[in-house]
Parts: sequence; structure tokens; C-alpha cells
Amino acid sequence: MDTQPTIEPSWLARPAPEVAPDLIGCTLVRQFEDGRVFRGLIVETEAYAPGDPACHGYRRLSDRNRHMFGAAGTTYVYQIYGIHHCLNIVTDEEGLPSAVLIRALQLDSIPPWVDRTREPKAHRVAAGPGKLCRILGIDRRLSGQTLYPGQPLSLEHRAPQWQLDLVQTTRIGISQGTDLPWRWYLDRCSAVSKP
DNA sequence: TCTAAGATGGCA
DNA sequence: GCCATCTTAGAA
Repeated sequence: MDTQPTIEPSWLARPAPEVAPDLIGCTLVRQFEDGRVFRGLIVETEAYAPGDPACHGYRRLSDRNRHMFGAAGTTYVYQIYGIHHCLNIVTDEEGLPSAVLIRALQLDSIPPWVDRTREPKAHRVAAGPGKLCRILGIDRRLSGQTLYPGQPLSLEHRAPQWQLDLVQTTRIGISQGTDLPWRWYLDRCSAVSKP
């Protein structure tokens, strides 16, 4: 599949529940300092928005969540359970806590440092928000950065004529806001964290 | 200050 | 089903 145009910040400056399904089928590009590039097809997302009790910015801006209030087209990376990291694409207007959690990627190639005994199924090495961050070396140092080509992270549009088969359901792993149907994934995709 | 819980993942 | 591992929000 050919490389698609870069996603501009203005395209992400919409409410997260609008952007999240649109990001399915788009490509996340991870560029390392030595120039190596890995691409992952986004196959699962979740939206977090103002007024949503599961949103990290629901109560107030804090040291931990401040990047979630940033401008559309930047990143918000946080640590969870002391061990895992999760990557969000910040959306909507600056000043609003609004972001899309990237929950699973289908990688174009498996980085050589991946321990294959730990995940024998190659298509599942990035099936989960913590897994994809570990595989692609994403941690809080990449939080608050702008998504742009040449930067550590960037985004590309999906192929324009691609007819997506999307499933919309409720979000995973949260205890509040469980009724909101703000999770989307590519139907019948084996790289999704949970079908 | 103290403490419980967390947008998870791996293993028994 | 259990636990690693540690930061943070919210309570006291």
C-alpha cells in the first residue's frame, strides 16, 4: 500500500468521539533517532472527552494530565500500573481535555528487539495500548510532542477509497463512563486487543 | 501525609 | 484469577 498524505493538526481539531473512528485505518509512524522507521496501521481506538468521567482531565488540569489539554495534533502519553505506557492523540480545541487512545496497531514489520517467545504471534505484538508503546519505545518523554514527519511520531491518512468495516462498542478497562460507546475497531482484525 | 486505585499485560 | 510496580489524585 502506498504512503498516504500527512494528517494535519486541523483535521484532528474535532471532538474525540468524531476523530477516533476516523483514525482507524490511518498509519502511525514511529521514527527513531537513528533514522529507523516503523509503521503501524491503527486498528483500535477509544475516545476521551470533556464531561466524560473516565477522562483523565475530567476534574481538573494537573501535572500528570496537562498534555491532554494541549493543541490538536500533539501527543499525551501517561504511565499506568507503574509499568505500562499508553499513547493518546490529542484532539479538539486547546484547553479542552480531549484525546484518542491508540489501543492496537498492525505493524508493517516486527522490530528486531521484540522477544518472540513472549508473543509468538507476530500479528499481535502491538495488540494492546501498553504493548504497542513498549514495542515502539514510547514513554512519557514523547508526551506533549507534535505529530509531524521527521518527529518521533507522525500520522498518515488512510487510503481514500478504503471501505472500512468498523465495530463500535463500549470502552475497556475503565470503571466510570462504561456506558459510552466510544471504542472502535476494525472488524475481524486479528491485531485488535479484544474483539 | 497516607493510601487506594489505575484507559494493562503476562503467567499460573 | 493473581500479581508486578509506581505515580497520582483524593482523602484525612
